Amino acid sequence: MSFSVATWNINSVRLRRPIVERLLLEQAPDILCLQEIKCRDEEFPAGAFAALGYRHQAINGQKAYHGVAILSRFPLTVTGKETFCGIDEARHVSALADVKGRPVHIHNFYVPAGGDEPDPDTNPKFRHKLDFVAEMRRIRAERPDAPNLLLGDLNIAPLEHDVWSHRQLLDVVSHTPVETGSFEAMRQDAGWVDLMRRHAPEPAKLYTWWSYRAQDWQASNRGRRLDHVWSSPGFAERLAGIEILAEARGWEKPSDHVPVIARFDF
DNA sequence: ATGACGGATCTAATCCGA
Repeated sequence: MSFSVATWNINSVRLRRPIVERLLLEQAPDILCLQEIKCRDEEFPAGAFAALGYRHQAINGQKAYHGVAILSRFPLTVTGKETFCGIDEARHVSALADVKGRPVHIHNFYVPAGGDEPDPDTNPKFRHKLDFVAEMRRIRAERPDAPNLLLGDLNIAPLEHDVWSHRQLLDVVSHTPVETGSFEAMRQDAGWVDLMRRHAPEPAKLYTWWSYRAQDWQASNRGRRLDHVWSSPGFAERLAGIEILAEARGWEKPSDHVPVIARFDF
């Protein structure tokens, strides 16, 4: 049996509902994790996605900022809407999916961006980001009842070949050594496997985000891998393929992030 | 190379993203 799951920072789900529908129609992932929906729960276009077969939805929204949601063809039981650093922002939702009788547990995350200045003593947003990542260590990969997945916009490009220029981005928030070191240590301590790199090891360049500010994102190709798909070690063995849908960066009224789609055989 | 962009909001100028 095959099963697919995708993640996409949509940068306003109401504005970009048409391209979410396009992804669902063209790629038909079984489950789609969205970040930055930027709306309250009751403003989420639930009916439009249900009409395409995604009747099961776990939404953790808030007004204007952040917000995450899981769309699923299979039944979902919400298992958590957790807060981190004692700050009440909608940056996490988790659910247990019933995939034809087989349970799969999913964490959907939107990690804080961290502001401009990579100094936790002068920039509270950067301090928040570092604290948030450290606290993610409590989300463990191993789970007694189901294979576990962690997906989302984690806002850190951890490896040298996750950015267009390692040297030029060492002082840029998302790729500073304090972030990348803490991020990889957290991932390994909690037991997660980086599925994108399992499928395409370095030195392959992998990007999931291209700035809106480039005149031609494709020509300059100054991307970063900010979006991630992690699994528990046992489930990593079931990975059949993983794709970065870079073409979506060129769709009408695009997000600055593109979808990542993982497929499993189990 | 921190921007030349693009969201949301008390629709006007401000905050935010990365």
